[in-house]
Amino acid sequence: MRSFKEKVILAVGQIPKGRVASYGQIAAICGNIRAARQVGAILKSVQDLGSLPWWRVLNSQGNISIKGNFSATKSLQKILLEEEGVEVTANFSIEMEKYRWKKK
DNA sequence: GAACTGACTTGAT
DNA sequence: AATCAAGCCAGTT
Repeated sequence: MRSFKEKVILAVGQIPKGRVASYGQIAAICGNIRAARQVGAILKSVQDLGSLPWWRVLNSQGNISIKGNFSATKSLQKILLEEEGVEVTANFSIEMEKYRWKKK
C-alpha cells in the first residue's frame, strides 16, 4: 500500500512547468481532499529541492501560505514561480484561474 | 500506540 | 474584506 506521502510526491511531480495547484487539489488527487494539511507538511519535510516542484503548490486562495511572512522559503517560492513565467504579485498572490493546473 | 502538530479549507462572525 | 473557529487526517514524536 502506497502511503499518502508517496502519492503526494508523485502528484506534485506531475504538475507541469508554469502551472500551479492548490494543496487541496493535490490532496484530492491523492484520494482525500481533507488531507490538504498533510500535503503542506509533507512538502516541508521532503526537502527534496532538486526533484520535487513544491513551489508549484499554493493554498486555495492562490497565495503562498508558508508559515512566517518573511521566511526565505517563501521568497524563494516567488522567485522560482516567476522563473517559470508565473506572475506573482508583491504580496505573494497568484491568479489561480489563470495558472491552475488541470490534470488530464 | 497514544498524543501532538500543522506550507489547509470552509463556513461563520 | 478581514478574522476567528472548528473540522480533518497523515506524519512525527
